[in-house]
Amino acid sequence: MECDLMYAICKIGGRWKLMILCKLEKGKLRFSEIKRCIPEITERMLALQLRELEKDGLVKRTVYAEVPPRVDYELTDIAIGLVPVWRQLEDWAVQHKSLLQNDKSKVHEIA
Amino acid sequence: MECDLMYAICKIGGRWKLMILCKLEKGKLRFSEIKRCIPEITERMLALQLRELEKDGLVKRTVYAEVPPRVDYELTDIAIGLVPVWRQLEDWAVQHKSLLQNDKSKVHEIA
DNA sequence: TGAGGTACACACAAATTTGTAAGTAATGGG
DNA sequence: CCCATTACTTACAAATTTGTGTGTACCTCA
Repeated sequence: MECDLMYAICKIGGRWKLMILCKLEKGKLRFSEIKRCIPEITERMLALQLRELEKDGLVKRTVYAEVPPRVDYELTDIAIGLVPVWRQLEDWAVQHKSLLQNDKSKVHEIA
Repeated sequence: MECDLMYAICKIGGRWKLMILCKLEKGKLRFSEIKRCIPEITERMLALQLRELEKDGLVKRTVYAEVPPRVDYELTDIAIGLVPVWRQLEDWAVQHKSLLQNDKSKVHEIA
């Protein structure tokens, strides 16, 4: 079956999932901290995506019995295996952007 | 700006995009050939995703003046830069699957 | 007494993505 | 004359994803 790729895409294909995971790369973060790292995401989306990531074994959730509540999230071992993926994607994005830049300057020259 | 990752996700985050790209890794394919490689995709979706990939410079479309029409698609240089990404995702998927397998067998033992 | 902080859940609405079915253009073959 | 082939397009419907706004529990500190 060639579907390994599809399988992976299902796990991390959510709009925010890789983003969330990569914010956790440097260590545990609480809900509100992740939120602050990714201002465009709504609380609802963050909660939903975190729940899926947890279900799929990509993040570990820890609840502390405190008031006000405290919860933190961290990468699991298998999620750490994805670090090279977002690294490469970031590098690739930079390349792609600079390519567009060049195309634009060319157009500019000609026009 | 940390948004390189988001940028990349926008380009390849479509449900079928990476899948389509990876089918093109071995060389040009025509529309119907891609379709045959990915039976779950509808023609409409394939057409839409291909158009976006083309717009973003990830595939090159070539139309031949024949009847019935012939069109083929191939990876651009920048898209080739994504090869390691799907390679890693495939490997990762295999790991993730076998992890689930282990968890299941454990549950089975205990239960 | 009452406001404040945290990590959500919930109902509802809006937006985006996807599927379905049918149609098109052009030409070669029966 | 009609059908088959290919790579789509278009209109419409259904499904999925997201956003918005409000609510909640619980304790602490002023």
